[in-house]
Amino acid sequence: MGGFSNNGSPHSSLSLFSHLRKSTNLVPNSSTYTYAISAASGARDERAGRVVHGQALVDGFDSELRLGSNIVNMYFKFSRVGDARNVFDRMPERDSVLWNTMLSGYGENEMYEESVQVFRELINESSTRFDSTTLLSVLPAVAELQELRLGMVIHSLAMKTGCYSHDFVRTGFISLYSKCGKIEMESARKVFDESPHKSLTSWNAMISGYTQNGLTEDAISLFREMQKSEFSPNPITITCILSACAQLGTLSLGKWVHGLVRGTDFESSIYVSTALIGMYAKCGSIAEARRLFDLMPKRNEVTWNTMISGYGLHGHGQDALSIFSEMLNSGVAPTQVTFLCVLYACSHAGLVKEGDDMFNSMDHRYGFEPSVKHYACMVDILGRAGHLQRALQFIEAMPVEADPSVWQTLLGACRIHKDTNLARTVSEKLFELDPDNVGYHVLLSNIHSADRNYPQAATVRQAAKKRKLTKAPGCTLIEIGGTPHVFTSGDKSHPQVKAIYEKLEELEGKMREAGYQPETELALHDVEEEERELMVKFHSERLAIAFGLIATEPGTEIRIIKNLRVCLDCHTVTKLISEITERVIVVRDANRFHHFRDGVCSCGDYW
DNA sequence: AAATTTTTCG
Repeated sequence: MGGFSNNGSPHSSLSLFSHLRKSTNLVPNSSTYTYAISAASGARDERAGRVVHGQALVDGFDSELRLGSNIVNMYFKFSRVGDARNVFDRMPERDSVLWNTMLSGYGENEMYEESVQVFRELINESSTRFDSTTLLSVLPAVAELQELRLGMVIHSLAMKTGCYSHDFVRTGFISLYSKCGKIEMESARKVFDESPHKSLTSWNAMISGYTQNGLTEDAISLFREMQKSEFSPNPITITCILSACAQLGTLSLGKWVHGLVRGTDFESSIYVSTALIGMYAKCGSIAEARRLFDLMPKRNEVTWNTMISGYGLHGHGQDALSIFSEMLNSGVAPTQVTFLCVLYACSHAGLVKEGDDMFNSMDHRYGFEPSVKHYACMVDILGRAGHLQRALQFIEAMPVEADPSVWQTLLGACRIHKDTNLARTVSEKLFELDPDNVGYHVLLSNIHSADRNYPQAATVRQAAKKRKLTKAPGCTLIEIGGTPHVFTSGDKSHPQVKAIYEKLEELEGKMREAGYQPETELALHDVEEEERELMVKFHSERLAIAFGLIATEPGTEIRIIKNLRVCLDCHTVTKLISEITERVIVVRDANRFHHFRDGVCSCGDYW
């Protein structure tokens, strides 16, 4: 019978099964049914699966444990969770395999609450003993729900039983703690360090955990440690590391990783080459990204999406649109994410008409119902272009409920176009929807200040302080000869601090001669007022640019990365500096790239 | 069985 599911197509094994059942001299047993169920699962033939299930019922095999687990598993594969649950509920006895099938089945169908609930039933109400697979099966659900307390209970259960000796269980805990946020990375690392027999997967889980939580330096140093160990990176390790490089924006590091895989089999991994394209795009080399893209023998939808969003990131809206039409001709079907990438590119290039057409055609021509993310993109397109009232009407007419991200987008547009009145309405809305967000507190307080309603401003600010809400400080990175230098606002810690500030004074003199007046954005910046005064002249990007001017030969391109969005005044100043010093300055901020040359920015002052 | 590439706003 074993040959049924291996021999020929699953469909033929199913008809063979029917034939066998009808013949009188051969009686199918529960194994026969188990194989037939696996065959139906493998063939994704739900109808056939139901037929076999029905026949098993008639023949009285439905209470067999192994068969039961297979039937439950099959229904989960078809996303028929109700049927799976019914079969499970009707089983007269249950073993760990059956329970584990329920746990992972719910998990695979993204029903994490149900998965955790079944685990609780198993522990509290059942006499079945759990095993290491049980713990591993429930951990992804616990991680997804960020149920840290339950995770810790499971951790102690694992230590009390023998389960903790399995490396894959430890790996599950590493990814659990990683998903619970940055501060749990210490626990993850502890699990990793204490593993007596590490595996490639535990290394990968640890590196990926660092990357997910933005701890890219940590990720890279662990990767270097791994290179000294007995383990060699696989394509998964490489994609994790490339995503760290992309986050950091350090081209030299990304090129180094590219060098490691050049000429190896990894290059043929679609994951690796797509990650390389993303890395080059995010590190500023859009041309190199395109070169790799053109070299790829095979591309999937993610590859296309990466290239489209790369163009978007650089403000190359027309390139994004033309590669999108190439995608349509390539035979790779666009996905919902593709439309997000295209809309994103339209908004960063000011292509209102094109974006509007795209939004409509995705619905009417491609049959994708727009999600709240697509609506947010559309609000961004309208808002950035200055159509604030249209954007507001668009939000009000949305068939899905507007979440904070949609209002946040409109708020960004209010800031660009200095619409204080609308900003006030929107901030109140945001404050109401998400009272734990620092940004909204500071913003609302600044808006009250602008209205000269100081008592109200103070109240909002105090509320934020009381809740210990703090905001990430702005910082900028510049690489000189492969060495990274990081600056914060008003930073005095750099060894060449004196020369840097002198350079800034010198530049400011020249800029004023050219008619420059500092622009301070009232109220619409979510920065504390005192901080704003302190920082305005010495924002981290200016320090980094000044250092770049000192530390490199005349004419060298200056490339910097900032963790926040570049402010209006710094944008103006950078344009002027590019003109005065005759340098190309490339700035990657939290949102996109700006290429400054001869006093003009590639974003067309549109960001 | 665990670990990969794309995704608005901030």
